[in-house]
Amino acid sequence: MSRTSPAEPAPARGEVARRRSGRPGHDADSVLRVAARVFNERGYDGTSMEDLARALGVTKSAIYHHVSGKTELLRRSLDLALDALFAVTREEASTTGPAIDRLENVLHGSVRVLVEQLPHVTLLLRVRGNTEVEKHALTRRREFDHLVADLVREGIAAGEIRDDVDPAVASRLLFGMVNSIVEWYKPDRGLDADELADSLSRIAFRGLRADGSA
Amino acid sequence: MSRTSPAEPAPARGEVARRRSGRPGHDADSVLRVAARVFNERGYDGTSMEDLARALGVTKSAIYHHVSGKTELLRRSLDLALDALFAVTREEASTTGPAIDRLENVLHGSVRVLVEQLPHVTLLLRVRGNTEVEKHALTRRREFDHLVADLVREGIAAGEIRDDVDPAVASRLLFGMVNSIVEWYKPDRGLDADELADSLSRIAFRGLRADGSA
DNA sequence: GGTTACCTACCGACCGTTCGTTAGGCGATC
DNA sequence: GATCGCCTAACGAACGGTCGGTAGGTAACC
Repeated sequence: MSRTSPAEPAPARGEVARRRSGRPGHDADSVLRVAARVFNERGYDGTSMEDLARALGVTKSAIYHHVSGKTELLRRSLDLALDALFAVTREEASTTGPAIDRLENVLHGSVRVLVEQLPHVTLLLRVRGNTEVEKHALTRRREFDHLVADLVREGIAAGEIRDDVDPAVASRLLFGMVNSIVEWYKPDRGLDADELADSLSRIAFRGLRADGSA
Repeated sequence: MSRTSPAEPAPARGEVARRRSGRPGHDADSVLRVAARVFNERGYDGTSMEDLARALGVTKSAIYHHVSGKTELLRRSLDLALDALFAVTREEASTTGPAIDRLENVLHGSVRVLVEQLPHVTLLLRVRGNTEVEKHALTRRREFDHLVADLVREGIAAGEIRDDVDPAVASRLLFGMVNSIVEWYKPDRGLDADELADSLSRIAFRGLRADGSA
């Protein structure tokens, strides 16, 4: 395949120092990390194993030493994202207190997860359900969405949230806003997850208009 | 290819009665309409010409009688969506009056376009820039986004929009909310474009919280 | 009311290429 | 020398696209 500009030649970068025995190079995790990035750049279906190999700085066949195939890379990435999102819904602040505060915590936590696991969540939000792996991820994602819709409904019932919008529509627009973050957020630009989540909360709960300030 | 459950067998449906001479069947427009739908269901890259042919109830080669190839179908769909969106920005209500009102008109009009041209706009929002056609569409879309960001900036400068959020972030979140509509909106369910646009405006400008009512 | 001309819609077979995946062996590091 | 990472070479299947030929339909002419 002719060694050409590896793009991500050696791993041994980021996170832990990772000391393994044997020949240095990629491992399953570093392959997954790069794969998720490339899947997002070109789309999952639009990414060939050859594309992936080029980004890793190895040949196609080397990838199969680390993972069983393209599908496994997708599944592991999607599971990672979903696990992190569901963890937010199990936090104490997401299960106790007024509905609107629980909703805000889920919102805030989702933004945090989205930023921390950006490539994986991005991939999750683009899944179309073509294969079994994708269908399974969509099912889990739908569960999450229902959880949020229920919070909005509770908030309306408690008089905390305006009742002149449909709860299903409101929750969808709300999370549309959150999810759209993956389309433009760049980690290295001085905008951290908490600032972003705060801006989002302000707009979502109090609106853009200047007079309704706080 | 053995005639199996055409899914969209004869056209001659919807819109105008369409009287053409010659053999009845599909034409370039009906092919485009079906293609856009299938592209959204399976993703552009995930859709083979064979998939398309099956959905049309014809063989692969018949498609090439109507269009030059898969790429042309994509280009025509994306252009359709972009043309409609830019038309909104040229409306009088988008160019005169207070910035916040112009912004609301663009918002409202975008929701309308999004609903009227759902499959084409959906496709546009999922483009990743893999090919030249996609890159060109992304460029045009970026122009549109800048236009909106400028409106938000103007609104802040005029004191009409809260100044405690970054204008770039605000406009992105705003249109993230709008664009997310393509992920769940179903035309045949009693929610029309204007109702939806109104709900969105309420949330966007006055917020979800009950007290800031209007 | 046949015949002819012409258009459009379509089929089946096939092309070259790229896809995801596999087999078996070599070299680096501890 | 055990472990691990990666290579070359190749596979069958699926891809987008091409080709020559065929069938359905309208309309003008006799």
